[in-house]
Amino acid sequence: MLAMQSPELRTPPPQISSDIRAPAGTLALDDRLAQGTVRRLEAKEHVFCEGDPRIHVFRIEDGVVAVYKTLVDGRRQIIDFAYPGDIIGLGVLREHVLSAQTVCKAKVRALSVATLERAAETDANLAIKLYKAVCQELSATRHLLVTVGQRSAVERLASFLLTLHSRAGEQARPTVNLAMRRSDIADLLGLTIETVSRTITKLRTMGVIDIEQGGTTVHLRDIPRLEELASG
Amino acid sequence: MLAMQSPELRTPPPQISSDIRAPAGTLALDDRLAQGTVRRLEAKEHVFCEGDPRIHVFRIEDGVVAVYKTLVDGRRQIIDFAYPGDIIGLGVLREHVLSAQTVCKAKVRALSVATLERAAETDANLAIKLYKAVCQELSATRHLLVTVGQRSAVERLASFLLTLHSRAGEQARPTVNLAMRRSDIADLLGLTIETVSRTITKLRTMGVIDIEQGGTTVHLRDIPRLEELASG
DNA sequence: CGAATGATTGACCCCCTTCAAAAGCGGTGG
DNA sequence: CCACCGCTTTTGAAGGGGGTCAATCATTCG
Repeated sequence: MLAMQSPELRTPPPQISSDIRAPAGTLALDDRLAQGTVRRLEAKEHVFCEGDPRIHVFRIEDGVVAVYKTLVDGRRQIIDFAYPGDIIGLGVLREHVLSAQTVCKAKVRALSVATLERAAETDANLAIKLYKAVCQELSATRHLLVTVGQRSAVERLASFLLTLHSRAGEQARPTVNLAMRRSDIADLLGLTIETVSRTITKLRTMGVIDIEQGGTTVHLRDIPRLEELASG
Repeated sequence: MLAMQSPELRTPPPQISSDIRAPAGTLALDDRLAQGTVRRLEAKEHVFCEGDPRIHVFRIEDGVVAVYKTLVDGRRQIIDFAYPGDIIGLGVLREHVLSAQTVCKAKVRALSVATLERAAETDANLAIKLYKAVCQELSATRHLLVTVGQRSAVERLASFLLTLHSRAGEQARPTVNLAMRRSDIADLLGLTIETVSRTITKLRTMGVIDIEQGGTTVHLRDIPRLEELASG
């Protein structure tokens, strides 16, 4: 226990709340979001923080954003990594209950919550898109919960790499780009950086993955084996 | 690792999918659900199983239902305990991705998914109720994820007891009824039955809780202390 | 009462954490 | 170009929290 990594870089307070992911094909939502303005963010900048008024939701246009919750003593649980196309900040409360911070340089598009909510009140189609988006997010969160609650370190890493592979585009090539630091992976999986590092090394030794240049690019050499290791 | 408790009692296949919780005040939803038929279930009966066609959603009328996911090797992660008023089985897929099993005798009301979806297509108000219900569920799942990913056994149990106290009615009296077995608590919190048992004993020894008759009724003797122990 | 199921308690062990140090990896400037 | 600095990752050694195995106790039900 105690993964404790610093949130750092408390940047100007952008907005919007809880969060959700948009599945492919949410045209109505996409249309609405196309109207928002785009913000360019440096690595480790905050998109929004817990407690901020929820004024916008954001669609990731480029880069990766970590959505997380911190405990009073600094321990941090990353809830999700949001990739291009994903939407963060959805919810029902007036304030954000989570924080969101870029993992690397990123672009996000902001859409007014007030506008979105007003539109959804009369547009059942839009409301359903929102509903499905949250269902998607819920499904992903449950998957992570199962991983963190039941799996060993090797299983967690295997599961994480496979999830990243299917989420972050590039399904064609068996390659995954680890834009995030080890500390981010650790805080997602409920492990420590040391255990993450050791476990990645172990997977490399076992021959299921290969690491490239500074450990940011991972080649999945044996995906079936990786799926076995993830155990379900 | 390896909590592994048997799902048991594979009962006649009722229906409906993913799942969600209804916040107080979802009148449209409540109205619709009032039309469904009520099923009476014994303890440990299944409401639905992973893979079942998603034909109904269920509102808990009485009792407690465990919503869970099992891994191939039998390990089990309980995602949520559903209490009266909660709705389970919401989702976007045609099949259930989770299983739901009663923890004790229970009554659930079934509502047709087809009917609900058709109604939501034209009724923006209903669609929004669904949206808010899933947001609520998402929020609860995230809270559990933080608990399982970051907290120690004592912190998990303290958090669990407090959550139960605020969820399962009875906020007036500092009393919690543990309708579920130790194995259910263990599979919710990512611990083993032995650790759950030992930790409850420890909390009792510390004087923060009291146990009654067969360990099913828990008195929260020092709630502020319990909140400290839950650490956030 | 005896069988079955669940809860508690004990003893031991292992996986992961903790603490610590070394090694990479960029960037910057002399 | 390379030395130096900050940050991250890797690796090592030691310890602990919770898991595993197993026995005892409690409760329920036939």
